[in-house]
Amino acid sequence: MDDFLAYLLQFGSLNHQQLDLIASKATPLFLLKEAYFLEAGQVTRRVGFVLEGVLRICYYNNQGQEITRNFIDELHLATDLRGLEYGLTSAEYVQAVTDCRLLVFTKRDWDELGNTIVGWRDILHQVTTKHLREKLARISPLVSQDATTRYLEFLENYPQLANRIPLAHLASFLGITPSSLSRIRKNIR
Amino acid sequence: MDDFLAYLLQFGSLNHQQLDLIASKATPLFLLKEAYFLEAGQVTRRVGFVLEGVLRICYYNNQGQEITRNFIDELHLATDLRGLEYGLTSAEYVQAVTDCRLLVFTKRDWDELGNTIVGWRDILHQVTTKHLREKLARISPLVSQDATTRYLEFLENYPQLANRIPLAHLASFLGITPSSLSRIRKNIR
DNA sequence: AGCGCTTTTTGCCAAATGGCAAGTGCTGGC
DNA sequence: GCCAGCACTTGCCATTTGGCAAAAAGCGCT
Repeated sequence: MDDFLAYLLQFGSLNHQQLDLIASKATPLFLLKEAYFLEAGQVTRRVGFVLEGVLRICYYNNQGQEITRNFIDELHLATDLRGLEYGLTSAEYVQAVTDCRLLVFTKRDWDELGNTIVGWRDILHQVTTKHLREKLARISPLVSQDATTRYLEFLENYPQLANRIPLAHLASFLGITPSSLSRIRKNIR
Repeated sequence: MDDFLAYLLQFGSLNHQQLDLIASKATPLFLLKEAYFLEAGQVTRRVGFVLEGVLRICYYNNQGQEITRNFIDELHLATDLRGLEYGLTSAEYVQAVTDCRLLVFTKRDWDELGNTIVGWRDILHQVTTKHLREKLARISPLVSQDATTRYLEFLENYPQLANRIPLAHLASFLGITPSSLSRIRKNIR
């Protein structure tokens, strides 16, 4: 829990009472590897915060292939912020890549905090912004470079992630086939 | 000017007086093709809103190649929101691809509106979020697909943009060489 | 219209990547 | 310990894309 409160405090100050209130709304959730946290076609009704483990965001493209669009690891939010805000159904799944420990808030509680805690909306906005910027920063470098460079850059920026993700998912995220990634790894040593 | 006010009104309501105040802060700016609106290494001190024309966001990668990371067209913001907010220098240029007409606000005025207009901060939040989501939506599909698909998808989503952008910039954005894009175009007809 | 410049197209070949299938290695259940 | 299942590697070949350079087309200027 402290991890989450520390996460929030980077965006604004909250007093003891407020922190307690926030903490009282959180429910721990344990996800087994492969379990889904969010499913496509549904409207998100909760927000997860990853305490431990890795999840991935994925979808099926028009050829029916499963594409991994992004990863979520410790101290990051697992949710569909757009769906949460506008009540839209999601086109993406969020699935546990490893066993995961999360803190979960219902949409109702999450929103309700906005009516109780001064500055909560502002914090949420910063959370959203940071979340989007991180996504963008992870995806942007994947364009305009060859596969080896993409892989190396990922390794450099997310070293703690690379070895926890099955090769197939990582390859999909990088936009290459598993065979290609395997060959790239071989050539690097 | 009305275009910009309409843009703002989609995010929240503003009365006549507030709209007048906002309008009074805007300065028109005409940019010739190729002119820079923002330069890398500097801290942004202004926010532009594109009334007419197309700009591109670009940078130089570690091999000295110029990469186009994104495009900005009518009714979108031209600025470095992160630099604006945190006073960071930008690594990216913003350059006019065609002649452009912009509305420009100084950072000072832009921020000052927050002290005068109730709800301005909230509107800015929404603007920022929308801006980031649009960037993400434009870049995400560029991964995990072959060059032809990437081009077709861009054509479909931004038909009004494709024919106003020099081939070389578009190719760079799509992560392929100009020759390849030229060949792709040929094969499509 | 004619010239010089830039942009786009094309050809040629090399390199990178994909598709498929077989092989290898690891892991967990019995 | 053995087997089944899965993940990863590798080989082979087809396809895509890149690099380079020349040709063609477009564009502004005189």
